[in-house]
Amino acid sequence: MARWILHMDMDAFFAAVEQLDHPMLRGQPVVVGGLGPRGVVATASYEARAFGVHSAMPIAKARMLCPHAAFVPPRFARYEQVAGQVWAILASYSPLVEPLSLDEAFVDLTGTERLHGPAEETAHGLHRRIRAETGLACSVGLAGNKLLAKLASEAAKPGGIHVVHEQDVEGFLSPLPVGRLWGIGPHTAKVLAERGVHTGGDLRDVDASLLCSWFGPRGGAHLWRLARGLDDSPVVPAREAKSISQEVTYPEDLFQEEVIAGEVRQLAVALAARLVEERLLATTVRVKIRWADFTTRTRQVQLPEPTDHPVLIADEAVALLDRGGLHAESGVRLLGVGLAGLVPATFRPEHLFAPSALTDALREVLSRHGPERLTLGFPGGDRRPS
DNA sequence: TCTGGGGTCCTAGGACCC
DNA sequence: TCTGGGGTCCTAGGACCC
Repeated sequence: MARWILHMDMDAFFAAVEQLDHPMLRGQPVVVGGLGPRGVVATASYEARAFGVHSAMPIAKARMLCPHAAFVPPRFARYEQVAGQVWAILASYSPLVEPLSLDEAFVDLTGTERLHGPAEETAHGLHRRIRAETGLACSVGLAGNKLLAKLASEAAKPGGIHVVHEQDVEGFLSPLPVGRLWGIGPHTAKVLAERGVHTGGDLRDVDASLLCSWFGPRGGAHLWRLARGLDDSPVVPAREAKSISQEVTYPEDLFQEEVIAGEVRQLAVALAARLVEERLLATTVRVKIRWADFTTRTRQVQLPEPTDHPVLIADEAVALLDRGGLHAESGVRLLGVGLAGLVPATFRPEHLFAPSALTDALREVLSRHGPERLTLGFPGGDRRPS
């Protein structure tokens, strides 16, 4: 059966929420991002984009391009609250809603016609309701699969609705630069450009066998389908997280090994707290280090048993730093800790730390004070990034 | 103007086992 | 005597997304 998939993308979401909450900012260039010396732009309002400011740009450059913009730090708790309103609206049209991030989601409208009318009318109604109930603009794409719906919402920006019918697919994809296709990033776009492939139409003209010789059997097959707008992946609500991580870029490079170890412990404990909060255990511990010259290394280890024990996790993370020569050969600009192999805490191996007193204490502290207040007594562990 | 933080998925190579 | 090939698990790195 033919499907109708809708993709909803909030326009300049973080910046739009700031303009909603602070009327003074409406109609003005707004840049949301980390304000430190190494911050980057998370979202720029359309007024700021007119000056060339865009996501992932260093804040320092944004300040040069648009010095009179309002530069504001992100308020994620507030954005989550607004996103919750939006999800509720989407959920009223279909049980199959798949959030991709805080500000965009797929909705499977297949088979909802009897309840809500034709998909195209539903798209208009949903678009209107989001505007009316949140005060924020969104863009909506509607097509026969996720890939095309996503590209359609891109084409609808800002604030519009774009429908791609089956007979229009080729005409829709042909003129698009390949880098705009979902899944083709800067690297793949460059490789394609070197071979004379610049647009969706160019890509469609390349033989499957040639694509496979360039990108391997899987990569080639994926690009071949991409060029034809083929995608049968389902809309999957509420995926379980497979890993969690926390990393910090420091305003100034770190040099002292005790300080570095202390920071890694701090990150590890914060993650252990998240495990406890979400009642999960982890079996893999990872550390990440990035030196001043931006070279980046990761090390990981499997634990013999899944755990949420903060001291155990912190010890493993620090041990990983020591292994494989991850020492401060020059300044360290970023440290990260990650946990994977997540399983529900109900799988806790009984013979190990039988629901430990520490975990109970941690849960107690978290429920009373939240994770911000959590610091264990490690040497140097009370230093927090400023 | 040096380049965030949170994720997912894929690949390649080595260890290990049969 | 020193050689095969498949399967699986693990690690490190990288592409990509928002």
